[in-house]
Amino acid sequence: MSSSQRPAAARAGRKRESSRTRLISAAAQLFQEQGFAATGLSEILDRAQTPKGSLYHHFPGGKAELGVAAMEAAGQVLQHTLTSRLESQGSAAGAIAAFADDLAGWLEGSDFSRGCPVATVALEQANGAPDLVAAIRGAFEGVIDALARQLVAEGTPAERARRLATLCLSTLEGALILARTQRSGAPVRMAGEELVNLLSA
Amino acid sequence: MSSSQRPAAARAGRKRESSRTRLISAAAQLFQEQGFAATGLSEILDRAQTPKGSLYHHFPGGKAELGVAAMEAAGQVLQHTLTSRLESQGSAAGAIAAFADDLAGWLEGSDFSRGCPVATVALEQANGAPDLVAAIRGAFEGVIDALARQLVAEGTPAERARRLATLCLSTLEGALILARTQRSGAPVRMAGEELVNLLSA
DNA sequence: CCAAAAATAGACCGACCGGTCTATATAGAC
DNA sequence: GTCTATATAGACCGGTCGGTCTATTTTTGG
Repeated sequence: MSSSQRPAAARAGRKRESSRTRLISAAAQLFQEQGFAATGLSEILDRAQTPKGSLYHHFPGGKAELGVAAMEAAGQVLQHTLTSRLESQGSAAGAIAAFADDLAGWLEGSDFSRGCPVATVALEQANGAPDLVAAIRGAFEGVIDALARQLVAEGTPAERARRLATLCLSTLEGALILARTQRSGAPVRMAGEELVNLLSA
Repeated sequence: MSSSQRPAAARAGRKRESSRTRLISAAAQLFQEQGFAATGLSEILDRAQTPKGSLYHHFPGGKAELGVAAMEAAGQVLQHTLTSRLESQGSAAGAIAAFADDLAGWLEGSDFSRGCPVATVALEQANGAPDLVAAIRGAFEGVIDALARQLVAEGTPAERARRLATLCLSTLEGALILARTQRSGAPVRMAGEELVNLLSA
């Protein structure tokens, strides 16, 4: 997969941020803001300050392969953010509250350009390339798993934990849609509060 | 806006379905499935069985104007579906249960191609043309209003009713994202069940 | 230091994009 | 029937799309 493409410099673990990394984060940002189809290669290349040759060197599969890498990276950001909140807060309810605040903050700090880094592509490419869909599914799955694991640790039965975790992610994702169209963080913060009530009960 | 474009035949209220109507519903379907940017005019024209000249006759503003009309139409479908469920069920909780089943049914019946008719465009065009965003915001607002009104009628304080209605829509929208990527109606049905619990409490 | 590999650089390509324009057909008013 | 909207029809346009290809520069292992 994409990991087999990683160049020697990255494997060695030092040197400055490679053009490969810049491409992934530029693509991830643009896909998050406006989706996969609406983002042209030239736009990605401009933002990453990279010529076309480098893109096709690192990603022979072109835009499709870059899309997969971007969704994997976005999923890891999401999962890492939630995991660190779980650790710092110690409870699922607390982590959800903090996570919702994180999301609302990202949104407001980007002038409502950046909601979920995965959701836009998830919807428009739901019938698209299977490996892209798989990367997106994996991103969501990682978040659900992390949250469900904490719930189980708090004594919730496994099946109920998965249901609750899925519900939490659903609610936050949907709130992010409304928040972007309303240009207000309120739906996300409110969703966080209601989920805390639910998890505390 | 778009209503000023309506041709004489439609105003008179008879004759068969006009090409204008076919264009709107073809566009709405395609935008729902794959988004605005990913859908070419040629695709819309093919599905509507209409030549390009007709499109630019009915929608001088081109794809952008058609997009607004499609989102308005999609919003009305959504609002009408919920309203009729509110009437038939008599309670907000019952209507949400039925509405969630409707959404899950649409999804499964279309091989997971059709989730929310508005959400895909909402995300990818959140920073796009203001009138398109306004149409989308109006669509969501109509759903929230209808649900909140019922909650108020059941005795919920107005402010709390809006919060709950927004939460319901958020949860269902998010569940539709997960459902499409997982190719399963389960997240939507589960979200409906949990929302019923919440509203009944 | 040098050969080989990796990465950068961008000109170039055919396909398709949304949009314009002119010509023709169809319908309603009188 | 004729005149005039209205609507249909599609050839055509410049621009941009994703992708390929060759040449050059940079890095690296010996």
